[in-house]
Amino acid sequence: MIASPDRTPLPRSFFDRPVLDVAPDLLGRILVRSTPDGPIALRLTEVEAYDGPNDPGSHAYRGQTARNSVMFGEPGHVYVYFTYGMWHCMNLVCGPVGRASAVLLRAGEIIEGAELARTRRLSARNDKELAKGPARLATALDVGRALDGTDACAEGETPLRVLAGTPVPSDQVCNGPRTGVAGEGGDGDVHPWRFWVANDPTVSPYRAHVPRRRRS
DNA sequence: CTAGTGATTCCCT
DNA sequence: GGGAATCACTAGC
Repeated sequence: MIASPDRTPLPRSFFDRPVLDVAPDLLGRILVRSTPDGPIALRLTEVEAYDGPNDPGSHAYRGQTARNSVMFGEPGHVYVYFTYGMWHCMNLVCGPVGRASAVLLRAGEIIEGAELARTRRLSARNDKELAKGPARLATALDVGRALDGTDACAEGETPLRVLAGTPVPSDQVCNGPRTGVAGEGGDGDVHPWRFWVANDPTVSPYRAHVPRRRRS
C-alpha cells in the first residue's frame, strides 16, 4: 500500500543546504499555492539547480541586481523572474545566505485545485500539461513577480508553502543537462543539474539551448 | 516526430 | 542594443 503524503511544512533548515542536495530532495514534495479561489497543490516532478556566482547559467552570475536580489537572501524564499517578454518562472532559494543558489521548479503534477489551474492554462490539451514546463507551472499556479521574495517557510498565512509530501527514492531520480541554458548539452562539459522523476508523464521534454538570430 | 519562428518586455552592457 | 532558465503554433517528414 502507498502511504499518504506527509502534509508537514518543510522547515527552513531543509532549504539551508547546498543546492545540489536540496534539488533532488524536492522531487515528490508538494507545493501549495493559496489563492482567493482556493488552494492549488502540485507534486514536484522536475527541477534544476543554479549555483550562484560560480555558475554561468545563473542569474546571480554577474552579481546582485534589483531583479535577482532575493537570491542573495534567506533560504526558503521564492525568486520569481519574468522572461521572454511573456512568462514567469519560480525558484526556491537555497543556502547558505549570500551564496545566491536556487532551484528552478520546472514541472509537476497538479494534485488539488486542477479546476483552478485549467482556467489559467486554456491551451493545455490534458491535465498532464498543466504544469509541464517552468512557465506553465508558474502560470498554472498564478505566480508572478508580485510573489517575488515570498517566504515559503513563514509561520501562519503565506501564499506559497512546501509540504514534505512523499520523497522520491534515489533510484527513481534521473539527472541530466539543464534545459535551454547556453553551453549545456553540447559536448561533455555540462552541469547535469536537472533532476526529474523517472517515467513521470508530467516531466517536460528536453530542449537544447537555441541561440536566436537577430530580427531585422 | 523534429525543426523553425514569432510573440513581447525587462534587464544588463 | 540585444539576449533571455519559454511557449504555442506551423510546416514537413
